[in-house]
Amino acid sequence: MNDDIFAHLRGLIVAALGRILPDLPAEAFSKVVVEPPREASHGDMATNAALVVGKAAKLPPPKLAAQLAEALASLPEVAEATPAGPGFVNIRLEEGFLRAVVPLVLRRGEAFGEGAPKPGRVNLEYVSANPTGPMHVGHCRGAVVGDALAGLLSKAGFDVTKEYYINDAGAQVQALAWASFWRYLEALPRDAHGLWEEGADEAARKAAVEARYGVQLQYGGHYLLPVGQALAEAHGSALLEPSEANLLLIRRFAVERMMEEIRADLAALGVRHDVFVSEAALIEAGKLEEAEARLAAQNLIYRGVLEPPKGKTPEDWEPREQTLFRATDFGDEVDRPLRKSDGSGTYFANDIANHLHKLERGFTQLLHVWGADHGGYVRRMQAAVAALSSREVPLDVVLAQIVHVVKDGQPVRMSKRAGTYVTLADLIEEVGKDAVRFTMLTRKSDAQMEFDLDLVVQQSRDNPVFYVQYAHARARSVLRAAGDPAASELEGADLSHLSDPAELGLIRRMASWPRVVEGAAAAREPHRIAFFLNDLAGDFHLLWNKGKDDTALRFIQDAAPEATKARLALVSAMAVVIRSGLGVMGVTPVEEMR
RNA sequence: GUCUCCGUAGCUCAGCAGGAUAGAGCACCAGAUUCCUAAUCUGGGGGCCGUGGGUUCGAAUCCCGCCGGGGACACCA
Repeated sequence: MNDDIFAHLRGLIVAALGRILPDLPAEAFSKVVVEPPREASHGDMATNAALVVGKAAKLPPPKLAAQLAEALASLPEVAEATPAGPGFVNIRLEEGFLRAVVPLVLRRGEAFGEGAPKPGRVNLEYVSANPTGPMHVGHCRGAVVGDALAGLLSKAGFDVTKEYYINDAGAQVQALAWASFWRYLEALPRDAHGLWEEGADEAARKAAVEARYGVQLQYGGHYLLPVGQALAEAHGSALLEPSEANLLLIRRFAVERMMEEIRADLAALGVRHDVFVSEAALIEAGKLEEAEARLAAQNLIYRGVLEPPKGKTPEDWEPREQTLFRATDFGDEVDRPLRKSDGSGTYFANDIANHLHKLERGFTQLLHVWGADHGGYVRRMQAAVAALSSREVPLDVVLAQIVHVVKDGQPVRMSKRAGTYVTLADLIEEVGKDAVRFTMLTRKSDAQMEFDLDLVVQQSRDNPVFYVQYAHARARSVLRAAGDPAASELEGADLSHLSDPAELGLIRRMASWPRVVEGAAAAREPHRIAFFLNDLAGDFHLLWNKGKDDTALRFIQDAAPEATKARLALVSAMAVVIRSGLGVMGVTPVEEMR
């Protein structure tokens, strides 16, 4: 049997309907849904089968529902099936069938909930922070959402490659090179260049470099100081002349160091990508020209002048002839420039090369996690991928809204200048990787969220991180007290001892884990996992609390070894499902609190 | 002006590819509890699901208009 008892029942229902209506084609049943009814008193499951099939069968749904209910009632899995409302069938499962979820979970372990392998290969790109400095909290949500989404898709049976695109070409890394050059000069003895007076402060040194070389130093961060030091140690004064070759060397060196830092930040967050793709390497390999040629071959490129943007026109706007891509053929609002008026490639063109590179590696589904400020970029990228793949490979983008960090009820401003620049490393150090990851997933990713530094470390019901971890720790504490019985030993327990509504409720919740995985993966909404775990923890805490009042409901009953064994099986299975869910989220379960 | 996301309880948010009487936590009210199975528990009040239409057996959910809010809008990355 499949892990998912809802899918199992759906199969039985479709089969039963097929016997009642032998002439109906299979696709008539495609909209049949089996789900837990909102109202618990309606039973364990409900199906809309009679409603959605009624029209094709030319039968009034209530009548069909009655027939279906009768057929289902004779199944061994089903205790009771009753037609209801406009054509639903409510199903109450045999308790034995429901309870069988417990040994199933124990047998499958944390693999419980895994979906059947899905065809195709998914490429999921996320983070892709520019290699111009350490990661800050703004990058954090995308990193967590992307990583959890990757975990979720894998769990659901997809073959997922986690990719990081390094923006190591273009103006920003050139600015990084200049800033590194400045820090390099500072690391040398002053008389090596004589650009500033002895004792000149940082602003003066910066101004001297800007004046001497006619550049603007955009990156002033102190994180470049060690880069300058290392350059001075490795090359002495050999790089004093900022020639093209020297700047290239410095750029590569700085990018490498920044990527090391970013990888360290990601590792601290528990994020590991499978592949790092370099923009500069793609350009060197000629991917840009290749992509352009592909588009040109389809007559999708032309020289043209774009209209001024609607609304407020920029003051310096002037018509310019550029190389344009016919994005409008693929649903975009305007055609998009591939080359600037000076003939150099746009970022968009490079990104097309990036996507061509993905397609060439055989991915059949492309996914991105982007910040919401990139929302306007989605259409054109989808247009490009559609053009390059003959509309066969879909590109989907999950947008992550901004996170406001709050402490003591006050927003924590992100300002490099004011020195309140919150790096990802700072955040992780303050509250821990697991709290960061879990909390980032307690909101839908396209909704703005507040990250309350005080709340995430609070040990109370209000803090879902704590609440879920606490449930696991409690379960583990019970199992330890019982001598940590092996799963194989618990599988044989006589589960008929589990009859309290709270116990059965917990089993029902666990039973829904596979369909939560399936649904969340299909919707690309990893936050659903966090909500599920919160609910599961709630069910477990409820049972625990009943045991506080009524000692007969406690898990360990010295006088009743069989009942104890059954309950330990339940507790153990619950802990397995929590671990399974936390595993998807990349959060480490705790054995005990503190 | 165009595109896009959003509008659900006093607050913060869920609502699972259209389903039955719309949920949770906080806050509020009422009880219980000081027990290491610790870091509370049980119950209760509270909603024109922004608004007006449409689609259909059925809409918080899908479509259109309006109102209100966030974000993005030539050659930046």
